Amino acid sequence: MNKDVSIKEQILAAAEKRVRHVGYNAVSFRDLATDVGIKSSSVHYHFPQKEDLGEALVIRYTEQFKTALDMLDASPLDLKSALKAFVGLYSQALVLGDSVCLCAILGAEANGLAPRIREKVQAFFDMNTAWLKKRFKDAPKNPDHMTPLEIVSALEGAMIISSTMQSRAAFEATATRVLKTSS
Amino acid sequence: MNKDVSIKEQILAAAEKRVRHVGYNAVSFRDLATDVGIKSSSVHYHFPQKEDLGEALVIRYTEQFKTALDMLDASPLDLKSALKAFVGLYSQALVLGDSVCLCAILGAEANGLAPRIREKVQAFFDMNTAWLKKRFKDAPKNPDHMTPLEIVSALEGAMIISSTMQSRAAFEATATRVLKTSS
DNA sequence: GTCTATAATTTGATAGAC
DNA sequence: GTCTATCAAATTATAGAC
Repeated sequence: MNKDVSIKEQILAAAEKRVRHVGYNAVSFRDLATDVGIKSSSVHYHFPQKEDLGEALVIRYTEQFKTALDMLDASPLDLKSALKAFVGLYSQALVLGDSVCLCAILGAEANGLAPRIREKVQAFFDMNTAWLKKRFKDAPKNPDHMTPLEIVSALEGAMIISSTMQSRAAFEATATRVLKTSS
Repeated sequence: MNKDVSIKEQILAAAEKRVRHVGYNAVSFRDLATDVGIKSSSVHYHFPQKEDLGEALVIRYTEQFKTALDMLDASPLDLKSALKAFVGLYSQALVLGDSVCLCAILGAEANGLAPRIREKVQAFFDMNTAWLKKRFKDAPKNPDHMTPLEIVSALEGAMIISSTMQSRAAFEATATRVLKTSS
């Protein structure tokens, strides 16, 4: 039952936790080595450069998120329920004083990131908007409704404000607003 | 006419530019010293610790923003025009490939910042929501309208998404949405 | 106020033994 | 794959001359 986890996976998990807490530039290989219980040179064995780790991190995060979205598509949910579940994924990603969405913090740092990392962050946002677009396809058009890009944008912003203010108020208000899109 | 600018002010200007581009943790005293044309030890004369610089940076940014909002209050603008001008301030702060709002990027890094810096970032958001609240005071209540916190939150998020995607689409859509709050 | 010089630490990264 | 050992560079920060 308890599938043992590779060191590489442990490094990625530790890195995700730290980056979502303090950002990409505030995390070092030694931090991660300590977390996993190895030496920093061993981290370099798995990820030669920091860029390699950063890129792998976003790819993994996006894949995990995609898996969650695929699961939603597998159940016969109506638009409102699907949207509620979508917002729920973001809600889970926000833990006050601890973490925000990986791509919210990397998006903020985007101008200073290596192009290949930045591209993967863009791909995360593209995937999210594409999923929403597909979900809205058969829904009645309403010009007062938020677009997919607006929804993703609003949720990411709400996460950052809530994290900074140490209050979920901004996130909850935004979540409620997003759900109104389906009625 | 051309009031000469103190070295301290030049350091702050250089720091703001760099932090808004790549984030707080990616900026060093040597970067700023080079920008201004002095040595890093001279930067330390003006700001003993990096925290001192970070804090001063947010305070200055907030004051400048407050001055802009005070100017809006000085003119007899109706709600729609005032809101348009408010969104315009954010729009100016977003320069694709170059910069986002200082507090958007610091908000994302908030969990890793010194408490006194984080508090100042909170104060920036508080000031913005307070200004909107005051402006909405005499407007007809409408439960479908975005609240001040939602507006600030949505604009900051839109800035981050637009910066990452290198397209103003998210910001423009959000700006339009916010302006609908006044009609 | 700015400089030179330097300290103390951290960081990303590599070589080579096991 | 992991370790020890080490490196070169960068980073925050200080002491003291001018």
